[in-house]
Amino acid sequence: MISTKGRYALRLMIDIAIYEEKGYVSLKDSSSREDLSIKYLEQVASILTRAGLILSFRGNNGGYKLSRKPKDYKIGEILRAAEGSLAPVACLECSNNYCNRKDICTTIDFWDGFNKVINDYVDNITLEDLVDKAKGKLSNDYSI
Amino acid sequence: MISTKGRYALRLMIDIAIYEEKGYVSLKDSSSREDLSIKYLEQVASILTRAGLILSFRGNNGGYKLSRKPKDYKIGEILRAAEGSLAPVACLECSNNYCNRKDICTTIDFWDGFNKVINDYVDNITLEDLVDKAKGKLSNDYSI
DNA sequence: ATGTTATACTAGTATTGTAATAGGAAAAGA
DNA sequence: TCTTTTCCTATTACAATACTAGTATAACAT
Repeated sequence: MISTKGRYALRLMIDIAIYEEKGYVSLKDSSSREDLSIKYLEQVASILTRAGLILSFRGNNGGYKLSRKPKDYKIGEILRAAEGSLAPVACLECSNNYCNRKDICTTIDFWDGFNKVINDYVDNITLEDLVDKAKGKLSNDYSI
Repeated sequence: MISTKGRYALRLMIDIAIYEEKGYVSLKDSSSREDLSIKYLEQVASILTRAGLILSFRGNNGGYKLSRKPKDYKIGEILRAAEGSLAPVACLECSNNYCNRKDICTTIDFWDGFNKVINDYVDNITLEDLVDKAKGKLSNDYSI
């Protein structure tokens, strides 16, 4: 289950992508457009900034912009940055989750395949794909 | 993220499938083989019984057996029964999760596709598939 | 310099969910 | 009547979620 952090992160990235041509996008604007708490969105933006997915600029006319072109973001990168991991079970969260039942576990292969399917899906859709759809939904009046 | 309920439910179903030919499989035996708390496994078994996935029998030599043949269970059925839903976001948990941003939501199609990929995976693997693999791991000494 | 606007960082908090543990009732058979 | 088993309900410790709040810091306009 994806938490608000992942969901809001994705919406924020799309919003920034749509509005950044006019300069840095402030959370004040994004949060009102997306109807989200500005204070909570700050924390989400902070995660994305530290992950290098967006660039921040303080002060007047400050805000955020993308660090790459929309087509160069896999949605999986964004969600993993916000959620920490998309692994369906803890023992697949790579690294130190060693399980001593690994050799006799009857379900590890199933979970491994599940993990693959999940990450394949989110890594084969780009931010550009979602931005294009979003622009369509905005009925071409997104630049107003 | 799949919780222990879903993971244990799956392991229990596999265990029952492997050992039921000798009669009802007790949680005492299953829990010791799978190294799980018997009291917690009771709750998991209760969910599966109420969902009609296993049949219970009380008293001496009682326990559980499958209500169908292993090949007639999709893993998705088992996980959904234990977890409630496998939807990655709440607004897809069918029925009453109405969201008033539905028409302008920029991510709903993405989540919808994600949901499909998840359920396609778990519904195209049967309990028999996992039981066969499990029997292989037990190195043919599962009947001892 | 000062005020405004915005991000950065840290702390706190209410609510919910997870993962159990515990105790006893009821059924079935020896 | 005793043992074994499922059945049912309650309780609990802990962690995560989804925020809110306050302050510091940076950038810029006046």
